[in-house]
Formats: sequence, C-alpha cells, structure tokens
Amino acid sequence: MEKNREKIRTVLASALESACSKGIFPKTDVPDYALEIPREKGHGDFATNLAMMLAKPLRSAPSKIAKVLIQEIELAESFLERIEVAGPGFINFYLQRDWVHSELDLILEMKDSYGRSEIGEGEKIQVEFVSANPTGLLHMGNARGAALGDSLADLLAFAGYDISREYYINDAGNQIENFALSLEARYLQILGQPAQLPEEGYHGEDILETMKGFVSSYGDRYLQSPGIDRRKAMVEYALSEKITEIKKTLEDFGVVYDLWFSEQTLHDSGSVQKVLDLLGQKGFLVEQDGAVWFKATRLGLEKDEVLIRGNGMPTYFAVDIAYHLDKIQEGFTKIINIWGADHHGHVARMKAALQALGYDPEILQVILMQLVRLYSGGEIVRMSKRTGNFVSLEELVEEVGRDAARYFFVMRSPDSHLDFDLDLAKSTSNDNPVYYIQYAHARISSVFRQLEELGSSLPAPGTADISLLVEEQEILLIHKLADFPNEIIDSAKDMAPHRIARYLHELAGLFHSFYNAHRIICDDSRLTEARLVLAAAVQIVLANGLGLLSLSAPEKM
RNA sequence: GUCCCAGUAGCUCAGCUGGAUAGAGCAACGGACUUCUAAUCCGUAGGCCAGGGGUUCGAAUCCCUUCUGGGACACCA
Repeated sequence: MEKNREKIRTVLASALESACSKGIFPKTDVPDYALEIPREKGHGDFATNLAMMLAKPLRSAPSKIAKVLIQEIELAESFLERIEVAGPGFINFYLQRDWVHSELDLILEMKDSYGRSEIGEGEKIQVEFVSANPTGLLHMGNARGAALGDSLADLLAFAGYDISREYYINDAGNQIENFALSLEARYLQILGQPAQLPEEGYHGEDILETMKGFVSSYGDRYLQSPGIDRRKAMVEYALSEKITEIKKTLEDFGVVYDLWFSEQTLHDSGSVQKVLDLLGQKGFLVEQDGAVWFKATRLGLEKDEVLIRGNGMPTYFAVDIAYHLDKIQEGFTKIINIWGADHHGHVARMKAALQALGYDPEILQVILMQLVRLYSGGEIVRMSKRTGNFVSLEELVEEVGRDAARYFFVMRSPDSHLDFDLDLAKSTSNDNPVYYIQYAHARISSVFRQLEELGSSLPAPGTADISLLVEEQEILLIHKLADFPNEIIDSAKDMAPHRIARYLHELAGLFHSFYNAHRIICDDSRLTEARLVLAAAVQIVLANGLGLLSLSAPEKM
C-alpha cells in the first residue's frame, strides 16, 4: 500500500510537470499536499487535495486544475483503474483490484515485520522517561510515563529509528540530602532512639521497611558513627535497594531500559563544571546575590535562572544541562524527554540552554503528560509521595494486570488529563477495551484450532483466490490492514502511540463485525481459503500492534 | 499578572500540520447464541465542536478575544 502511495505521488508530480511544460500552467513546484485513504469508500482507494493546494499559486479553480492533471495521467498499462475529480476538487484514485491479493500475501510473508518502516533512517534517538526520584515507589504519573515512553520507543524503533531507552537517576543533590535525614530518623526510631522525621522528609512506609532491612544487616553499628558517615552508608544502601525495586517493577510492567544513568556521575566526571565553563565562555553567566545565573533573558526568556546557589551547590537545572550536553556529544540527534506537566516551566529554559551552547534547541523534544487522576468506586484517590498515601505502580499491576494498565495509560493522548478508572480497568467484562482487541486475536486462534481439528490448515502462500473476498466487511478489513504501515509512519512522526491503540481497537471492531456476519470455515472451500488468509493477516497485524504497546496477544481467553 | 494544557454526544475521549456528510467506547433503548469463543454483533436515539469576531474556495482544526477547569511561574526537582 505504501508502494502505491509512492507511485501515485510520482504520477502526480509528472502530471504537474507535464502540464507546466506544455504551458497549460505556469511553472510551479509541487506543494506539500495530502494523499490519504478516504474515510468514505465512495471516494476511492486514495484521494488527494493537490488541486486545491495549487489553486492559489496557479490562480485557478481547484476543479479545473484537477481536470487538467487527470488528463495528463496515462491510465493504460497503469496500476490505476480509474481516476476522478470529486467534490470541491479532490482527485480520487481507484487501484486495480489485484492490489488486495498482493497486500494480504505481503502480510503473511512479512509476518512480524509487516508495518516496519525505514523512515527513521537509523537516526539515533534517546528516549528518556520515568526517571523518578529513587527515593520511593513509582506512582501513577510515573506509570503513565513508563507506558507512554516504552511504547513510543517501540514505535520509533519499528519505524526505523535507532532508539536508546534511558532512565536518569536523580541520585545527587538536595532531595538526596533530605532522603538521608529521613533514613537516619527511621534508623534511630527503629533502635528506640528519639528522632523526628524532617517536616519535608519522606514519610512513606517503604522507607521504614528499608531501614528495618538495614538494621537487620548492620544492627546498631552506625549508632555511634558520625552523622555524615552513617548517612552516606544508609543512602547507599537505600538507593541500591530502591533502584533494584524500581527496575523490577518496571520490568514487570514490560519496560526494560538500555541505560540507567546516574546523575552523580555528572558531578564526578566534571561534566557539570565543564558546562558552566562553556556557558561562561559564551557569555551566558552572571554573578549576582552570591549565586551564578544563566542569562536566559538574553535569549528572550522571562527571567534568568540560578545555576550555582549561594551555598556553592549546582542546581538541578545546571546538572540537567550537563546531562543533555552529554547526550548530544554521545551522538544523539534527537532527545525525547517525557515529563509531567508540572515540569513545563523547565522546557523553555532547557531549550534556551542548548541554544546558548550553540545547538539547535529542537534537538530536544519534550512530551508533557498531563497528570493522572485515579478513580476508585467513583472517588478520586489522592496521591502524595510525601505523606505515603498513594497507589504504586506495583500495586496497580497486581490489581488490574499489566495489559489493562498499559493500555489505559497509552490509549489517551498525553495532552489530556487521564482519569484512570480502577474499577473499569479491573473489570474483565466487555467494558474493557483492551480485552476487546485481545479477544479478536484469540478468536482467530480459535478458528485455526478448529481448522486443525478438521485436519486442514492455512493454504500455501499465493494459492488462495483473494478476489472471492467481496463482502463489505471483507473489503473494509483489507483496507484497514493495508493502512497499517502508514499508520505506523504517521504515529511515529507524531510521536503518538495512542494512535496505535485506537487503530487496534478499530481493526478489532472490523474483524468482530466480519466474524459475526460471515463464517470463515464454510461450505465453499475456495472461499474458506480466502477468508483464512484474511483472518491470518488480521491476526498478524493485531499481534504486531499489540506488541508495540507491550500487550499480550492471547491464543485463548 | 505571565505562560502551558484542556473545553467536541449524558459520561470518557479521538479527530486539531485546514478538506467531502464531525467519529468511537461506555451509558440508554430495541434486536441476534442448535452454527468457527455472545469478552461478540446488528439497529435506534443522542451535537450552536464553550461563546464571539476574523482569515478563505472551505474552519472542530489557523489568528484575535472572552469565559470555564487543571497545571507552572524557588538559590526544589
């Protein structure tokens, strides 16, 4: 189908060129026009708005232009059956019917690579997501980021990009100091010493558990140690435990990273200092009120930003610049960060910093997700890490299962607030959209099991007569299947995995309609063969799509 | 006050780089299981695309403006 699209583009370009050289039109470049598969079946296999796009530059009516273009296209010997001008100036293309044969055969031949694209051309892209502070458990916002980031990474890889999934570990700075004080307080409490958790400390139960473990390993050995030493030991212990837990939780959620990157290494390697020097050389530093500032206002931002605080410690921002610079120097030509909407203020200054360093700020693409609201029994469940009252990702997976959880997070655009309905996700009923898709896959498996019992199997490649598939539901299904490669490309360009979720739901719906209207294994053996090929193709595309979202494709339900 | 996101069917949301008659799921109502899995399907109903201006062959989509909801505006991250 993608080949057909390219062919039509070529045909259109040469038609325009021909009309220009004949003097019918003044010389014009081909504009950026749309060539899409129309929603309405009455509008052909493809439709373009090219004539409308040319209306202005050619100073002529769209329908006139369309007529001229059609006349310049030679139909004989072509893969096209018919071309027509419709509506306000659309050109509709009807392909020779035999393209459907080749598309279904192609799907069966390519199997799990059907839909794979090369548009990425191997471009190196880093996708950084979750990157939650390793001081606690993962919450709903992190879970959304995990599902989104992982599926986006899969999608981009499928579209031909060279992807690295990375987790940036905030294992340095202020919150670690704070973390240390909380650990210390818990430690002392466990050993019966008077101690108070800091006001802004970590009040979660999990920290208490961690320190119980610490005590059972080390006893009261650190009771007499100097504060600095024992806090360092506790932080090391707790961080390592927390990171292991986070890693495990994410793996159970189907997310595996290529790199866990420690913030501390940026301090240790001198990267932070280096980036400050660079900004200084470019004249973007200024000292004021005992702090060092980044002159963001020079690049049109509202205010300057502190890089080094009065106490000599670099801010998170300073370290983050070093981090991004590090990634660029590593060879990434695009950096995709997934952040919660509460970090949106960070976007402009981060881009400004890259610009100040002499890089194209568009290297950095930030996807901001709106926050998640969790509903249970019709009520909002409040989440706060500090007070320790929240549902963790771990608990979520336990409760609703991985498939439902991942689907729910990725079915919505990141721009929309996500109301996560725990009861709905938990329900194994027909309300739950993820099962709707998986059920289509399982049903097809069931048909093939049935077939096997009859001592039969899928016909050999190319032997089925696909032209027997003439029912409306069959034609719609084939068109939808053929659109999958293009859906991948568009979704990748948009960085929008939720489009895949939607596509799958639509495909499953078309299949269910077909399944209910017609028997696959029927009295007519030639028709049975053709429908088996169709069913097999549907199953492949469903499995490929489900795979991109890291959802299972069950054989039975 | 400035900035970001959202406002589309009763509810949750697609569609937003302008295109042909604005879609889906849920909820409602009426139907379909002696037939490959009814976790399914078929049908009915449901809309001043928040309001108002503008841009043009054409606007849910772009621009301006008002209103409503959420978020951000630290020597926190």
